[in-house]
Amino acid sequence: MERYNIKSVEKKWQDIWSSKKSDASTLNKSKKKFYCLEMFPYPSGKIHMGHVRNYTIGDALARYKKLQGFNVLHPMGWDSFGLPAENAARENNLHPKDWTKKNIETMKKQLKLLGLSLDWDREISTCEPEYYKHQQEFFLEMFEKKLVYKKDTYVNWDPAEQTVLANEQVIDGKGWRSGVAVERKKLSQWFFNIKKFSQDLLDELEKLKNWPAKVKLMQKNWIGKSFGCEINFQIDKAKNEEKIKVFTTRPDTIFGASFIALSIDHPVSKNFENNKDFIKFKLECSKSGTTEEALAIAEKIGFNTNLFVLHPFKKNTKLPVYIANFVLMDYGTGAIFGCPAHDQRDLDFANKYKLNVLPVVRPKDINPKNFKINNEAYVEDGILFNSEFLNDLTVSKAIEKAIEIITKKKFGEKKITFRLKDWGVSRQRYWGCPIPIVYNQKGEALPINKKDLPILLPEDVDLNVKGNPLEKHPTWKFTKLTSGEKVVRETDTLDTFVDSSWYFLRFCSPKYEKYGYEIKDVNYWMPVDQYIGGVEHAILHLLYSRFFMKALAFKNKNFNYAEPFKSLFTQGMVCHETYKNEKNQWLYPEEIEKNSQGNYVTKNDKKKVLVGPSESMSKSKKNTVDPEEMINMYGADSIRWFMLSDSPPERDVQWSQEGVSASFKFIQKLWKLNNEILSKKNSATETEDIILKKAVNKTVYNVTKNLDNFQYNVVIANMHEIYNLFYEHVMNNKTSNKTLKDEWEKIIMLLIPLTPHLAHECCEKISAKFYWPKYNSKLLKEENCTIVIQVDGRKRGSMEMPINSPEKKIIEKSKEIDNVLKYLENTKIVKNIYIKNKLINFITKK
RNA sequence: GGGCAAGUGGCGGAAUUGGUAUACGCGCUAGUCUUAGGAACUAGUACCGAAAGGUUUAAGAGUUCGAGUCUCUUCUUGCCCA
Repeated sequence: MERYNIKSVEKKWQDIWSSKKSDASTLNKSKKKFYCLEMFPYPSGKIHMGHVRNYTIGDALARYKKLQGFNVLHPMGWDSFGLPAENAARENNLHPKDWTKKNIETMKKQLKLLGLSLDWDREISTCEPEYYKHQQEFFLEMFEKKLVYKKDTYVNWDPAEQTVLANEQVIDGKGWRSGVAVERKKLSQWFFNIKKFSQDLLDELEKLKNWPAKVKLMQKNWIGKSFGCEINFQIDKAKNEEKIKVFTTRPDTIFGASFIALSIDHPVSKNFENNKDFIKFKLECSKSGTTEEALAIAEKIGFNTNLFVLHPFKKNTKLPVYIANFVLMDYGTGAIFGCPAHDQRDLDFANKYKLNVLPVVRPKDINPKNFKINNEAYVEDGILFNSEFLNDLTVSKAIEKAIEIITKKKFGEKKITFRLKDWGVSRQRYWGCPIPIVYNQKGEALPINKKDLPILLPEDVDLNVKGNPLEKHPTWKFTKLTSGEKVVRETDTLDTFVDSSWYFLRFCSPKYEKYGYEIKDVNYWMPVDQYIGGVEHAILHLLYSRFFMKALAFKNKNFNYAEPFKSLFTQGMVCHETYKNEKNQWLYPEEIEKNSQGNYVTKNDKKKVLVGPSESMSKSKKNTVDPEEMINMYGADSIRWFMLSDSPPERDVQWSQEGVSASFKFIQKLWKLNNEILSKKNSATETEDIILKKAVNKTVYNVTKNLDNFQYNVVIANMHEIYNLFYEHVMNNKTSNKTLKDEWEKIIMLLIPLTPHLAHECCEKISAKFYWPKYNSKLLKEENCTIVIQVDGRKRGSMEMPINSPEKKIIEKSKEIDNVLKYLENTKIVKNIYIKNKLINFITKK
């Protein structure tokens, strides 16, 4: 028998697909489109199993939709700007551009080995000027539309490296490379005004029916809409009725207020710029990180301004004003009133500075006299007291009432705020998209003329300098306007999240030179019908992409797309067991083997191996498996099959050698059975063969349904089952050969999305055209069904009955079963419950 | 600390959405054949029991004729936010 030679067959088909460009898609209005997109990779070196899983799921879907007659767009590209290229460049003395290019070549080759149905004619790479020049144009348009602006903000500053660090580069408050304590430093940075669209971004979440609820919830929390109230506090003894505007979500606790806390950046704090103590205080604050979490953990400290404000309701009460490290300027008004009894941070602060703690909310069933606050703030719901007109109200009622009175007395007003902050896009890095801005002598930011785009990155750059390489470049930043005026270029580059916020649009018109997209292409292909990627991008990337669409549509009649991704699917991670040797060092899976007793030992010296829990694959734990090696050993189809078989796609999957090996064996079995069936001669007479026909029909139904629901692991089970049936029929000659061949052809078609190489090879042998089999709903109906017989809700027997048998007959027949009779003896049947074609339940009484 | 998931054999998991729990695969056990192999094939495999039969979906309660599925409490794990 002809052996299935994976290597040659897979290579053969990959070459055919590549030379025929069988996956290239063109705009065709007569066909229904389907835009299938997987999150494009960062070219870090080689593909990893996470990519394999992501792209296998996407490819199965793309091929399935193609078979169903859709005009499928299934592109791939590279998210190729980013910090690792600079790090690698320093380590290997290789230019980021060359390093990136080399990685793209390797990874592209690897992706091709997987047999993915990608339209490589549409390949894009975000680090190419052909891509980023359009991004620079978008930036200028957003500048015109006032969706981008500059402001001072804090960054994580590594004093040793003289550079800004991303939050993830700060480990335990120290720079990841230098190990030196990170400082908070103020820098002027570019921001996208994403906050402007907070409400839209929130509202439109509702419309995204095919997004995981989990992702929508995470975005909702991130946007963080909160209802509250602004209250103006009059400063005591101020010359011109100066007020401090405070935001709170708990106006009900106003009578418990004992101090006011301002952000360091609050306008009022400007008055203390020359105060020695304040400077010292500021320095102290700069030592902690900039994240909300870092601020939450940091000790609450304050600077006493010796100012007081008047309590709006308590006539003779004055509240001290502090500048505190736990109040953020970006949230609300940059000022709060502290109510220590009902907020933990306020309580910590009050205890430290010996401020008054007056509880105003008490638990329902507790006597106010017995209710005391010590070291724990009371934040639960309850009943108001010590609060004049709010007394005896619940918290939510008191909030309403407080806002009502505050508004009426003109002390303030109802206010909605969002947690979402504007998107800081400045990065003090070399390997990113240059920001198309110059500064004149006065320091004013001027947009570049569109016709002067792209602003190219200089190639001769020294990455070993401390600080921003673009800024340190000897000549690049110095340029002239057409008027001859000397100006200096912006040396910050754009956050790489910007690059990935519109790449899905570029895929529609990848070669269009005049603009980032061509509207006729976008009109046809957008939105993305199915987006597939890791849940780790659930917030930022997806939110930024959604924002970008809104920013492009803002003041733009031609572009009216609200949401980029119609459906979203987030796949789980690929996990693997972890191994350590006796010295507690991590070991790669290929460094170990099983000994004769079935225990893991090291390959070199046969020492004991400690097997750890299965965790998401990572280089640091050495629990990785190289996809290319696996493809070499088992073939792409086996890897694809395994990736889909073991776990539901949204859950983590555990990589196992046995599992892949089983997939490999099954593919060989399919091939053998295929040959077995093809070699059979058609017999003269034909029988009904209804069993096989029905089973195949059911399989077509199930596979279609399960593919639609992303239950790929169940699809694999369906295929196993139908294989087992075919095998039995072939071995026992149960079915006429013609039926066998006709039905088998459908199974091959079902295999195309799963194991494309094998399926194409089988198709070629029977010279069948590709199609997606249709199921016959009449054939789905069974003639017989199994009726379960219960007595008092417990199963006591079952029997085969013709479908839709009358209840009377079922009762009669079921009473003929011994085990049922046994339980019916000496009892009276009170009633029976009959579920048609399913079960009969006798309820008895002794 | 808050929110959201999830918990089913030795393992990954399935269950027409309230109606036969454990499909399919891995692993394991026994056997057949063999160039004695980490191949292929056959049979078995939730648990207890010799069997008849009984028990079982993290634990406990509830609703129901009937609960893996719905409700409540507790425990455990994972993710996100603080």
